[in-house]
Amino acid sequence: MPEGPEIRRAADALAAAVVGVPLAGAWFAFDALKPYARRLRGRRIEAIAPHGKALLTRFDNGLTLYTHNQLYGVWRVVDAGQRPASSRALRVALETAHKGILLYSASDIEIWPSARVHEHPFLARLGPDVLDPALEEAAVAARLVAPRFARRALAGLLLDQGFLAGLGNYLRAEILWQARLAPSRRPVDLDTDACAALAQALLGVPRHSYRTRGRPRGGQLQDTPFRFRVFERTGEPCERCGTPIEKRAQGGRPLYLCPRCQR
DNA sequence: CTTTAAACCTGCTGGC
DNA sequence: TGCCAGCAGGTTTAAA
Repeated sequence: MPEGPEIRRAADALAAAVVGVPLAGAWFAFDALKPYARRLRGRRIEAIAPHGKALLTRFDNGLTLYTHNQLYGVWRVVDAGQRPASSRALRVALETAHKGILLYSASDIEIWPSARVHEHPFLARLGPDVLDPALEEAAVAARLVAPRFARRALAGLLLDQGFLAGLGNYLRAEILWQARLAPSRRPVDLDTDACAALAQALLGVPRHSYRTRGRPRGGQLQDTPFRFRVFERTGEPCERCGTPIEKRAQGGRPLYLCPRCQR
């Protein structure tokens, strides 16, 4: 049930297990995909790359597997031949001689020609991936004030995958707190400094989450572990000013904020 | 044009 | 223990 950082971490783990190794077998639960299983045996996975919250698994025969986990899809890495007991429905299994990657529960699963996968109706509308290392703050600041985004309230804008791909409900709350902005603010109302602070938080908070959320990777931690400052902390004191964190419904989902620091 | 509500996919939690 | 309602970090669609 991930946002961009969790998807990217999952992609890293999947890629480390199977990229570049010939597939001993492929299996799909959905009838429409079953014919592809034969065509994938013996082929290699060239890359497993996230686009926002979607995942693209590219094979060396010109095909790409598109998957989106929505709230409930889960990928697992297992030893070859293993199918752990689970109440979840297995939807995809890709196995090499050593490792297997299994997708459970997800319902958005398609196979496209790699050359045209970016025409996928969902992918075609995505903004830049917020975790793309090449994405710079200046570009984000410019995007904020672009005509199609500038007049929209930040509460809705930050959840729009067409603005930046990979943000979700916890990142929205944490970014707005970090930038000290109320969710009702609009880019067009922000001065240059506030806009720059927002752009910095839009990139910095997801990147920090990607680096540090969950179990530390590769031994030692590089910096302070990610923790929520406002998300699901209703009533607890704001770490900056001590005011109790509030929970509001906005855009049909819970939004947590400090009513004092976020103006 | 922007925002909101409802619906859908599936899984989990808490109450009865 | 079993069932159901409600909710969830997502997305789309229609309507206000």
